[in-house]
Amino acid sequence: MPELPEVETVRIELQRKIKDKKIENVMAGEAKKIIQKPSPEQFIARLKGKRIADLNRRGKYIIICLDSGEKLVVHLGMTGIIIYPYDDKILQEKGINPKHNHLSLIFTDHTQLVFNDVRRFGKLYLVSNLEEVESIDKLGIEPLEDSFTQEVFQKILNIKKKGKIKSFLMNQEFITGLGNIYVNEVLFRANIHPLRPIYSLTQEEVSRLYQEIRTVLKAAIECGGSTVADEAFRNTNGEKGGFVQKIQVYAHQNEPCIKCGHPIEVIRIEGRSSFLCPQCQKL
DNA sequence: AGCAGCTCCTGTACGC
DNA sequence: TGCGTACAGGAGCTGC
Repeated sequence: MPELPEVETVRIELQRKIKDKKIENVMAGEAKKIIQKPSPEQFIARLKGKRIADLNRRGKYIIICLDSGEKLVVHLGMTGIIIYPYDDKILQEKGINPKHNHLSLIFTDHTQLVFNDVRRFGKLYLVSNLEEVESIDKLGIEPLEDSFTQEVFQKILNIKKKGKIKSFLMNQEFITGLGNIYVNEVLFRANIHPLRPIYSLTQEEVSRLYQEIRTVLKAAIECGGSTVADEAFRNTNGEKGGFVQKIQVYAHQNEPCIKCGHPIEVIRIEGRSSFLCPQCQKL
């Protein structure tokens, strides 16, 4: 599923590929439910004739800035992908079904950008100010920014010390960008059990966790994100992410732990699979 | 406050 | 072979 590294991968590619292009036409097929605001009619009308000024990211949201000052905000949800330049052959080669194309932006140079989303958990917004997107307004700190220091991390942890560390890391209101895959990886590498209460973490563990969050996210961006097992993430060329080979626990149940050899276990936490080594990550 | 459980959705895997 | 069912999960929601 697209988390910070996958979304950043898409942003970087789009920055290179569609910046300064002008939208000539817009087609929205089954996007009615995906478009959160404004109305689908307004959404389409207001995109036409606008030029792409810049591409930003906030947490797992891609923010496409238009020359009008408006922002086209895209959340990829579970299975959302953006293909550019669009070509039926690419989809066929990569096993992507075009029946899930929900939005097309056709540029004045006749190239086309397509948003495809099998499970339709993705979300689209067109707003003048980001504050209009409530879920973005609530997002916590960006873990890769310089302002995210270990001291700041400790301070945020103190707000929620009664909770479990995995729930905390999954919650976008504290630190934004981590999802199930990277939370599993980071906790494994830091040797911390996902159900550990935050207050029980030692200074040493907090320090390791902080380092691993930064290291893993950066490495994953370097590799162009991850496409794990049946997950759907693709870059804008429809290709899978390269970080999957470096994933150590996620979807590795019953395989030997790379650190101690004990089989990786899977438990459920808040309805999500959690992969861990019971030997290296003690409760 | 924190967490369980449900919802949205479709493709895939599995049991019979 | 084919059907029914469970499962995958980001995020928002209800309810205990």
